Amino acid sequence: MTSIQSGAKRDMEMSTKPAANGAHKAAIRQENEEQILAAAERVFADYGFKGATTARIAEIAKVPKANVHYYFSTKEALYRRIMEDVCDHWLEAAMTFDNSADPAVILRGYIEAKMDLSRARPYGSRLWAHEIIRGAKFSSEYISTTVKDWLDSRVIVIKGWIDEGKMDDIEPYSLMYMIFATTQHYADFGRQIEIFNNDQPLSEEQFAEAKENVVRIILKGVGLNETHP
Amino acid sequence: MTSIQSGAKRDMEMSTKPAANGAHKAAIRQENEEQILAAAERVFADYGFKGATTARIAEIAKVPKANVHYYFSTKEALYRRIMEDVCDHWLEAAMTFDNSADPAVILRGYIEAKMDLSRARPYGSRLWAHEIIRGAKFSSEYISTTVKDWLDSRVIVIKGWIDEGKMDDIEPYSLMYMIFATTQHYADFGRQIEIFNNDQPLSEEQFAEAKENVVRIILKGVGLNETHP
DNA sequence: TTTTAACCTGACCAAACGGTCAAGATAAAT
DNA sequence: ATTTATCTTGACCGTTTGGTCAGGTTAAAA
Repeated sequence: MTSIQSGAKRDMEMSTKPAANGAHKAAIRQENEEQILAAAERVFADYGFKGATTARIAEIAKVPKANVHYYFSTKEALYRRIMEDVCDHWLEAAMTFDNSADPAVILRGYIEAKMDLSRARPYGSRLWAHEIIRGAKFSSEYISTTVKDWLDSRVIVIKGWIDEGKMDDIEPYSLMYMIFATTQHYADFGRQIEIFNNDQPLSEEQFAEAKENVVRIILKGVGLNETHP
Repeated sequence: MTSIQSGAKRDMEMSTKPAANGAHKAAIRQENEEQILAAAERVFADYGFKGATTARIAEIAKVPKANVHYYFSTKEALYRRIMEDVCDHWLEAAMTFDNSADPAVILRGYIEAKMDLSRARPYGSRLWAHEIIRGAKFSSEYISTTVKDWLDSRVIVIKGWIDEGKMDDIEPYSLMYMIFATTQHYADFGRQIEIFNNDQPLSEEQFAEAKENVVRIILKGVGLNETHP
């Protein structure tokens, strides 16, 4: 980082300094919280709740450990806060699975949204994996209400498509689990895929090809050809 | 367990007691090691390497903590030993994917073997998931040699099928990742599936149906109909 | 019976853990 | 200029952690 860039960066960052009211303090708070949250997401994603340490979070966030506890009272509070963010993003992807239009279009859109989420926020996906593997101690209520309600409603939509003869008579839950599994695999097992790919992360082209293959196999697998219903 | 069964069981287990040489000591060693290994597999699967504690392993194995260290010098040695077992079982399932016979028969056999492994040894699958999520610190060499060699050889087999026009022209790695993801999902995310299934583990019938659905969707998805090549 | 080798474990240790706190630094309000 | 509220952090605390060890018990060998 050159001195010129530093100067430019400082100008940007400090532009709120002389603003009215306590804008500077608020900006400091926001920046520190974001720093800590980003670090915590990584550490929790790597080690799970029990294995993660506040010291490591502080180290990555580049703040003293005591400062972590100033912004987030306990390790658990920090964990829950991050889980909320992860759930929000999941819900956003879930909303792409509406019950309008053509089944093939909807399924394709949903699979692509889930694949993109795995690419954009792999730490969130891995955090979720930890949470479930450990027995969903923090989130079983959320799963048994919000997520289950959504899933059951999508199963009904799929059953409707089956009844209308638009696709094969497959068990909708099995299909949904396959979509969950395959799309999240690209985040959760990203390191394994990277090793198979000669220790290189998937390029944008490779990932796009993988996404297209996932869509093709699943759509054809349930009897949905995209040209016409 | 009735007293008759208990008696029968004791006869079996203790039959080596008065045998020649140090058979009793050997039996004690074997039983304790098995107890500790089984407990460790569960605890490591729940919490990962860092999150797991030797105290918890000892508690579940019903031996004093010092005894765990008598049989396995360090936590890491115990972890590596269990990883070996997991890899052995994976290799066994991998061997069902040979390059003889009909593609549909082979793929079906491999998917079913992986599904059965997820059902029979969910802890091993979850342990593997932890290991990969954390960055494959202990097993990257194993993956980049043994597993990668096997995977690359299977990709060549699949490419052969594609060249012979036996199945659609899909990217073989994408297909393999889908099989890994979907089959392991039934172990790694078993708790989530259980919640969706009204807090009941999948029954044998439900699991068999899921297995059949996975096979059907994937085979059809890559253009393999099972009646004839 | 005596000796020897293996097994067992309560008590302990240094290091790492989540969390606290007092005292100082900074910036907004008066 | 002074007060007030927020932000910062080194030092600390009680607990848990992986690991050790001396002294004991048990069973095989002599």
